[in-house]
Amino acid sequence: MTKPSVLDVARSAGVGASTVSRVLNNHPHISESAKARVLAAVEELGYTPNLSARSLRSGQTGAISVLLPMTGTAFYETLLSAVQAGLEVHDYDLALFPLLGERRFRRFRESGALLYHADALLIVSQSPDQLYAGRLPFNKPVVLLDAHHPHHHSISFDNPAAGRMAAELALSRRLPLVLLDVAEGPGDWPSPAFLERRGGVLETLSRRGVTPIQTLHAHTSPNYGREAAQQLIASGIRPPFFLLALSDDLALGASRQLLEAGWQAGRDYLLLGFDGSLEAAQAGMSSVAQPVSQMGGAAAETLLAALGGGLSTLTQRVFAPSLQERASTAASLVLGSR
Amino acid sequence: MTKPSVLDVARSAGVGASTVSRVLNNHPHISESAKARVLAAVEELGYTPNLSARSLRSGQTGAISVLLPMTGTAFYETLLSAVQAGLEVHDYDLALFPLLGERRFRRFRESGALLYHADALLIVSQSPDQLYAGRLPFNKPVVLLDAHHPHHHSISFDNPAAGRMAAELALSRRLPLVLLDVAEGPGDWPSPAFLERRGGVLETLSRRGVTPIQTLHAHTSPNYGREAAQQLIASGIRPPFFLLALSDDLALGASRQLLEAGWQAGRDYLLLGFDGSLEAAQAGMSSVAQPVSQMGGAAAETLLAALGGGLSTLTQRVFAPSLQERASTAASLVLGSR
DNA sequence: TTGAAAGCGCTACCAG
DNA sequence: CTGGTAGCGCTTTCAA
Repeated sequence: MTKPSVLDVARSAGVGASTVSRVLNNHPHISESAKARVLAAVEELGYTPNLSARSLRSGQTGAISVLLPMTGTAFYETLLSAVQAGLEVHDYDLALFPLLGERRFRRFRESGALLYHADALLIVSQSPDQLYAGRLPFNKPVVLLDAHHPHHHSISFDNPAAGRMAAELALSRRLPLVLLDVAEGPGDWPSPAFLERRGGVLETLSRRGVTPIQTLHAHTSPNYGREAAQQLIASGIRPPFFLLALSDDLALGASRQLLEAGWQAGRDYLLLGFDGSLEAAQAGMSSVAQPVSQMGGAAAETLLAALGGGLSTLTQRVFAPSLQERASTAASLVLGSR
Repeated sequence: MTKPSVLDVARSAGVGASTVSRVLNNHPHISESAKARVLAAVEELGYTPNLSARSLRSGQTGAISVLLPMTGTAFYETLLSAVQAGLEVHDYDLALFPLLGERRFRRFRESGALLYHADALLIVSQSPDQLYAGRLPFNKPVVLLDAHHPHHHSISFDNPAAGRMAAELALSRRLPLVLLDVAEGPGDWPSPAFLERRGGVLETLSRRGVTPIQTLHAHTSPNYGREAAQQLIASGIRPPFFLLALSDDLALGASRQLLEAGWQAGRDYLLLGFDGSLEAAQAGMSSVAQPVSQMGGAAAETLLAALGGGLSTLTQRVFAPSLQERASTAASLVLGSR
């Protein structure tokens, strides 16, 4: 009642183990009769190959592990779809390991749970230094996406520039500024990308001598944007103002809450987010956009190059932000149409 | 320049291979000196264990593969977080394989890409029959979540009952009914759960002799809810009406579009969704809720039981729907306050 | 076209 | 406490 192996199949089919292997791997030059008998035996015994043994032999797994902070957002869906698309031509599969919360994160770091049976590792939105105190416990190709590091291949977005771009737009509207920042809790760091965005924003503000009249903090999920907006309303603020949120998700969450208070983006206050998401476009919200799919595609290319061994020098690609101006930052409000 | 093995470490540390293994696996009764020399050698050579070999030896991988249709929604995030939480006590890791699109799906089915180096398989929101024409190419424990099948352990939601419950509420409001259904494209089936919901709705409607004045179809993503709503508006419909959407995501997407046309849920039209999402609650939208986290927890329990071998009989757990009534289905509209 | 056998890297067993 | 060794299941030589 133990799991059948190639040898069991071989015996049952009356052939050698190597013939079984050849049939299973579609080798040429196999007699029809042998093939038929092997397949019949496989069927009868319910044989399934042992992937660990196969990988041990071949030195390959056919999978690429992806370490990412979470999955429940359109951003990661788009990003990973693009990576996937670029990879499946070469028959690689993506295995996702969301770090969902501090607990899991700790396990990763401490117990050294080297769980990736994979040929390469894609680290998304995270710094390897943060993940692993010292050297990566992984001697296969590593590529960073939406993050960067001096010692690793990386595909990233110019978040400081994006932050500056956003701040410039905000300043140009000459309204009191409210900053919707990300929260830093114990064990719940925002991704480095957010910190860089914030850095770009603050740098520009301080250079112009401007201080936000209020800074709110929210965890990076659209639902938390609502909570922050509640705080804002509770603070007794009155429009008009310029709400600069560090992500589209946060901005959208906040705008929904503000709408319930009767304030509409582009009419009562101005609103700007980051990422250039589809939802931002649909909601008529301005955004500092990043080319998410392109970045995913670039990551796939880099992974393939690294796997092919043709990557002796460090590849570091940085994508530039672009501004998507829509109704939510309409300049008319500035002119005091209210 | 080849990857170092235990033997290399052993030689470098001047000990035997088994001692290296013992140190690496924290066995007791190891002399401090041996331990120190092994660890030094590991560090120096940059040794990383080969997981395929380890799994081959032990017959275990420490991972559970999850096959799911997509990841970019709060629903799956919540569901999988719960599974994860129930599993990590036992040191299992979840490896996610989103089926993102038809192409990947085909690969799975045809090339028999048996990519899961795992101890068990969790199939989410999918029918094994749809995924694999015949028998599952996997002889380890299999559990279905948000799906069911006569031959497999399963944790599911009573979608037909949920559909009936939704239809009953809708009928009680005595308004023209618009149904926001899911689309079925080539290679893009909605999950079985949606089909069952629809079945429950239609069954109740036909029993009462009611026909929707319009049925819209959208892919299962919030963004598509907007498109459907555009069609609805374009059709020249006038409030009041009752919009019954097969998911909260769809409902929310539609409501945002309708709001731009000046129609507000609960005031101009009534709106009901499914799933009991946090966003629905925040938006004051009624929903036929399912206990997502509980279901995830139950899946974890079932997986653990199956892995422990203590699951001789088939486990099939079905969770019941509960109605969350909020402002979006306020009965006042029925009374003609308009 | 086929079979026998070596060996991938690791851990468990058995001596010492 | 430690080292030698067998063997997990598979694929790939090498000979036939």
